[in-house]
Amino acid sequence: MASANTKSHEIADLLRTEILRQQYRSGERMPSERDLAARFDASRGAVREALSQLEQLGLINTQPGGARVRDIESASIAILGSLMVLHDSPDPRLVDQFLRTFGALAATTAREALEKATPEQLNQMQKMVVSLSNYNGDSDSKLAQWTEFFQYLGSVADNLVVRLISNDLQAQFVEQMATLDLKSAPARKKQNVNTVLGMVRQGLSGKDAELVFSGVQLYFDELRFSVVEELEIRTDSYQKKAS
Amino acid sequence: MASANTKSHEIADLLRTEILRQQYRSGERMPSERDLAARFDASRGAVREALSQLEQLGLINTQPGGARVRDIESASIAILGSLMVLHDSPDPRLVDQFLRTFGALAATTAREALEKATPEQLNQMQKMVVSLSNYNGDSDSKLAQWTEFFQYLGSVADNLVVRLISNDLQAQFVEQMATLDLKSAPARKKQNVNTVLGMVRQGLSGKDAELVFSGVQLYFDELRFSVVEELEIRTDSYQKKAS
DNA sequence: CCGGTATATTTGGTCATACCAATATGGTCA
DNA sequence: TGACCATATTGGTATGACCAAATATACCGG
Repeated sequence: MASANTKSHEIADLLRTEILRQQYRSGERMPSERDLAARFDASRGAVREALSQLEQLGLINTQPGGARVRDIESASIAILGSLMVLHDSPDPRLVDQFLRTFGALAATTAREALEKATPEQLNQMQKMVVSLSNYNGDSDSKLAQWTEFFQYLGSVADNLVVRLISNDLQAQFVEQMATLDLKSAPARKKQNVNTVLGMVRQGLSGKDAELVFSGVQLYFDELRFSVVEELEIRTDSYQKKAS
Repeated sequence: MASANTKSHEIADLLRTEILRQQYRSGERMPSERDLAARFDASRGAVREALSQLEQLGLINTQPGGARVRDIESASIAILGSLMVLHDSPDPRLVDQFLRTFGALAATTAREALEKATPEQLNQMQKMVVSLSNYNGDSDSKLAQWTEFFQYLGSVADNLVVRLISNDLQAQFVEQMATLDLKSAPARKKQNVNTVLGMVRQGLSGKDAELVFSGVQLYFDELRFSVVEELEIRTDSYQKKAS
């Protein structure tokens, strides 16, 4: 999944996965660069480039005497994508946390966007929401449509901080969700989604920033409930298979 | 400011600053590794390690033929700290965006924390807020106290995503704010801060998550207004000096 | 037997040189 | 003018070497 056209990236990917899977205890020393080079049949230079990436991710500390694995809590947000794809089915708890967080960001972004939007941008936003309401295709392209909508909100809000965070969060999450092939939300949830869309639409036409804020917030709550529920069922069935 | 004990980190810091200051246009080719090695009087290996860090930050793309500078919009959130310290006085617009974003995160974190908190944790949170209300020391240690409070909220909420984001946002921002030596908020604002604190305190004692959510949100709004106002005054006076 | 010190070893940080494959460049030809 | 090809440049990797910092080990004295 991750980028791996060069050997150093390959090594970095492997080591990153191993660290995130906690195959090295926190604080423990990593194998020496020379050992790693031998293991991967690579030069020390390639290994060092890989390690320098891991250090940038906050996963390890390097100093003469040996590189040490850091606590995952002190890592960079850039590892979140990798955390999602660690196992076949992502950790429901992690997805829950992600959607809470991303929902909060999307909601404030929507509010900021509405405050700053020009009439033309407002019109565009309304068109996108209407399109979302009428759409009846597969859930994949619907997800893509939502993504497009939020990206547009981000560009209107013109908030660099939000966009930088989104870079690290959104791409890999959406990608991972797509591979899951989640059934579209059950019928009883569809009602809720339509309600939420109505709130957003109404907020847009009335330039009511708080209404849009709440609408987006609620949308993510709905999404979170259904996705996490589905994931928990899968995790359970996996556990059954294993036992 | 940034880490620079080794030569490769020094090079990375310099190049990162140059890129963020837009001394290379986006899409343009970076100098070749051999040229950079000559410029920094370093080996190509050291330069390559530096470049591999910049690539991890999303600042450049490397491929045979030449490394190219990427659009800052596609960078990682990890560059935010560096962006803050690019100039003597940080960009008010950036600080505004940061505080909007961090405020949203802190507010949801507070809500989540309140929902999950054990009675002991709730008690601890109340004690911290009371301490904040009574405190009358310098603004530096007050900022530290707030930071401590939000970190505690993060640990109670037990949301890894939020904590990872905070790692990349909070440390460098707080550090930068401390160097600014901002006067404590004007008297007319103090009233507002006390109101906000009252909301949070009341929300904590009544286990009213929404009240705490709004309180934290408002606190960051107040902080944002006063800090950005102060920063804009500074920026203006700088411009006057320059003219 | 234990604790501290001096020595030997390991390890990261850096450098120099070399080769290959992918890309970019410049010129040629249609 | 535009498509094509030879050449120079550039990143990716490997090997071998040296230094300084940190670690591990042996040694010694209590």
